Amino acid sequence: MSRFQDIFLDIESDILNQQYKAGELLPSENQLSKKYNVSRETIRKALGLLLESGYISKKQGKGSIVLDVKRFNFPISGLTSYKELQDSQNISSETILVKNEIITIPEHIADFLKVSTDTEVHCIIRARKVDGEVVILDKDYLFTSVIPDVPDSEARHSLYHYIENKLNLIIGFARKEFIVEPATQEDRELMTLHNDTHVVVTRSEVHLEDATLFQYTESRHRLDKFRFVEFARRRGPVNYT
Amino acid sequence: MSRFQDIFLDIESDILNQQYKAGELLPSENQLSKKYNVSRETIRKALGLLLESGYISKKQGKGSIVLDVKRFNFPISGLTSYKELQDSQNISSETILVKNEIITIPEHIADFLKVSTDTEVHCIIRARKVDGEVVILDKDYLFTSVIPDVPDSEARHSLYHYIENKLNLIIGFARKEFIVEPATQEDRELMTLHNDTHVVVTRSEVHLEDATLFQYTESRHRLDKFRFVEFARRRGPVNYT
DNA sequence: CCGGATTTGTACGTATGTATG
DNA sequence: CCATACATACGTACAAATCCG
Repeated sequence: MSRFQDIFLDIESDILNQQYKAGELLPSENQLSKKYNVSRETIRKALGLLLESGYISKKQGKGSIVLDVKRFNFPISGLTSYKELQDSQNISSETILVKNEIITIPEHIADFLKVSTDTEVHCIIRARKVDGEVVILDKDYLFTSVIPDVPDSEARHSLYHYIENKLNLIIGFARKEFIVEPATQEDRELMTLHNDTHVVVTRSEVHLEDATLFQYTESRHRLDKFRFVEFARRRGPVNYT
Repeated sequence: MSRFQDIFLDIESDILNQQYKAGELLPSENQLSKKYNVSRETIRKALGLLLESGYISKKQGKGSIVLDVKRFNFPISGLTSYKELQDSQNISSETILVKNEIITIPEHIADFLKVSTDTEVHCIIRARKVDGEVVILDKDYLFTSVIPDVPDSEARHSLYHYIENKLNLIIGFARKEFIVEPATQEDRELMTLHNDTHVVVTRSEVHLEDATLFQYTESRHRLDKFRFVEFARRRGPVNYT
């Protein structure tokens, strides 16, 4: 682990332990560089991580203000798997493996991803049960060209864990979309939907670090169990085309 | 504007113009530093912005891969106002100013924000009409202690523009939450809801750079008109508490 | 209102480590 | 094993914003 990441973790825990309290300023970058015996640039990288993670806000000429973590830091943003979320929030739940087989990619997904219609994928469907009710349905399609094999045991555990720790592939980035759609027949069969007419659907295409596409995911949530929180920094008026 | 931001914009336009094509590698950091006559650190900062914005993916020992912008770069993420979104997507629409007056903060919001119940705020309600139907209802509450005055003309235009360009305040960060809720009586009165029973609600608390809270916003969307897209980078298994 | 001290922002140059091919 | 490319780290200098006397 690099020096600036260590320092990030150290200051993070100081903030969580209230050694540095919300509303106060952190020691200056020069003071911190003395404390940790590193150059100012290294401190600045650590502070950059704290900034991104929503722990501090910096202001030129003034200093780094510690934010109220309890208030802001519930980012369910970023590339987060269900398993990780569950672990981080101590939610007790159960995963039911509905399906795990190799198929040729469904046409509507091939179109969406702009890949050949005869691409081979693992089709993995998992139902997530909380308090006795199935509230999330995860449908994953993994390219066999990148991931040759997915054991049932791993599918029941965590796909990301399997990919990163067992296969040693590095996940790079994803494009993610959230919309609300009418519930399908499949939703009604596999989930506990009561009288809901709609579900929240998140679709993502996930890529490795070298930009190769390897996974398409559709996660279908019951309306009342869906919540998405993010911490956003302002970067000036939008330039996105 | 700083050097690395200039370079970011320059490379960005080269990517958009396909001078650098998707799937190819950018010139190395050393080559770029020669091209722009700056140090490698400056190039690295520019590449950092490209990375965050989803234009490239970097890999140690290999280089910086140009991503397919047309495919990934629709991030409606970050602190983006309706007006900015509309402009960036060339959506023709109309804003109806329903209300703009000073009130004491509603109790449920005071509780949510943990501020005193006698705080004074501007209450601004705007209905967003697209193709003749009101599909979004924006409810903004701005602290009078920070924003003394909000002219109707500015409310009809863009609040962020007013705050940043006219008042010269710097918006820092926000905590944002998305959930689906049953439609209220007010929703039904002000929006074109057909037979919808629910709406998507985004709530945010917006802060200035020095961390002072100055705005609470609730944006209520008709289900079929809501879509949220984000570009996410993997940062390793979640550490969020 | 001004000047000086402090603090963050930007930039440069150098050196070394690590991954890729 | 080597060349190349990105990652980390150090040190220096100056600019810009803030604060205070």
